[in-house]
Amino acid sequence: MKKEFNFKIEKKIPNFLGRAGVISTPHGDILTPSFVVVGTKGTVKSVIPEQLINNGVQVTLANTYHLYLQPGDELIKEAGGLHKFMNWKGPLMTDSGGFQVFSLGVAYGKEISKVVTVTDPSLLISERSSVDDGAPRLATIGNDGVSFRSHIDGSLHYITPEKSIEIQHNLGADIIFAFDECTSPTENNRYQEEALSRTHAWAKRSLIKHKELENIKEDKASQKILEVQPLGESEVVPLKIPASITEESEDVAHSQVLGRGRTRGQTSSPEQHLQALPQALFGIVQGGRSEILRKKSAEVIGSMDFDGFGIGGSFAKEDMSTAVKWVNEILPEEKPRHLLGIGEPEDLFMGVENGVDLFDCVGPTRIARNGTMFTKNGKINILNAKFVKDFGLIDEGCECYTCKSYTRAYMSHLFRAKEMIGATLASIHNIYFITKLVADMRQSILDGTFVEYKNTFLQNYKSR
RNA sequence: GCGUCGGUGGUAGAGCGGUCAAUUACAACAGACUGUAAAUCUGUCGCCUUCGGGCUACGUAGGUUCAAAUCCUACCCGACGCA
Repeated sequence: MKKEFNFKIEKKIPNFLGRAGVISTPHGDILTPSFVVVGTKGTVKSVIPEQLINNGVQVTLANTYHLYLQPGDELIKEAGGLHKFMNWKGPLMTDSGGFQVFSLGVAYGKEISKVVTVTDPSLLISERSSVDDGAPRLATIGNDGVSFRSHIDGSLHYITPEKSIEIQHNLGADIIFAFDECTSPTENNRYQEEALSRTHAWAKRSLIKHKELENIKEDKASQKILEVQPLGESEVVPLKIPASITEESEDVAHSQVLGRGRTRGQTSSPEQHLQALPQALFGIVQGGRSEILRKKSAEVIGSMDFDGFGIGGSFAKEDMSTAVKWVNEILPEEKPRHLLGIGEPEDLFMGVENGVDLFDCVGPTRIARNGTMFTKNGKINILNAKFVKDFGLIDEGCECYTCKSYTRAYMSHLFRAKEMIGATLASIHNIYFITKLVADMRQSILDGTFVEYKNTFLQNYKSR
């Protein structure tokens, strides 16, 4: 059933968990490690798909919670699926809404985020032991699912693991995630344990629902084969994964994927399109800061029949590398791992070194919109006074469209004048920068020079 | 020339006797941002400071008052109206 999805390891980093590989999906290959650009509401803010492709983006990630609220997953299904709706032809992922359990729940209105910056993790105080501390929030967790109050209009919604998977099937991304509970590192151990068993139960339920929906698709697809085969030349096109996501290959891929039993050249209805596409489901490991819980989670989730794994949670900066290592030593090597929501250059090196294949992060695009751009020597805030008359290059040697075409002074002007193209140009640069950074890590693994590459890069790059 | 209204910090514009170094917005300066509640948010924004406070400020010059950005007088400038 999952011929269309597979992961192949090409080379490993000697003495480390890191590896370079290829993930194949119905919409093309992802050369890993790879950076996944985030397009929460079915668009990477301020950037169009062609600009993504031209700047090295292989795969994007949208969000279940947001699209369910607006415009609605049923509508997207009716439109022919999210790929078609948002005009993204390459591999596509959707997050399950699990992170919103956290960001609209415990973290709502607080200074807790994906990464908590503390100098000493032992200083993290366990503030609370139960779900209800009386603070205002838009998400409330129950054992069966989560009540959300829409951040858009305040309406109440209830999302269960089954509901999340159902929505994600309607959206039709190539890789989808199990519904989980992301916890704050400030939670005490008792709560982490409770949340983890919930996440594990939800993982199982997500998987069951996913299989059920996949089977329905299979049945419908085989019915189509029976209906169609006697008619044409019975030329059933074997499915091949397109190597790239260019226009021409996309057409071929399209008809091949739809092909499952139909002859080439036949046009498909959006409905048929969706039914034909299998999806890969990733389970998510949690466990907070506890080594015992992290390892337990990796064992439990790792033993389930997922196609790959996400590593989730809100981290204290210093905890991140150990947590990733604990988990990846246990997760099955032959399946891909995605470190959820992480994207600072230093963290990407850490992740790759410790066996992470995919990363997604809003950072590069968000900071771009707020005037911060990556350079080989660290980030710069283009709004700083010193750039007003700086006619130099944004990032010397960068081959992105923005850097090849515009000066720092021009970018400074666009941001000061609040011209919207400023956000686009800065996003293009940051996306190119971060995507290329991970692509270069991949190449260095293949070349056997990962450690040197890492040291050289980080020597020049000081985040602060 | 007469009359009316008005002149406040980089700008606009509150304040109309003490709680005013002066609301607010913008600009300016800096910071933050890691599975997007985000083209967002935070801080600073007269000068000096041992951070207690000190000094100079609301067109200019006088005056009234214990106390004036706030009241009075003259002058300068601006807008509008009448000549």
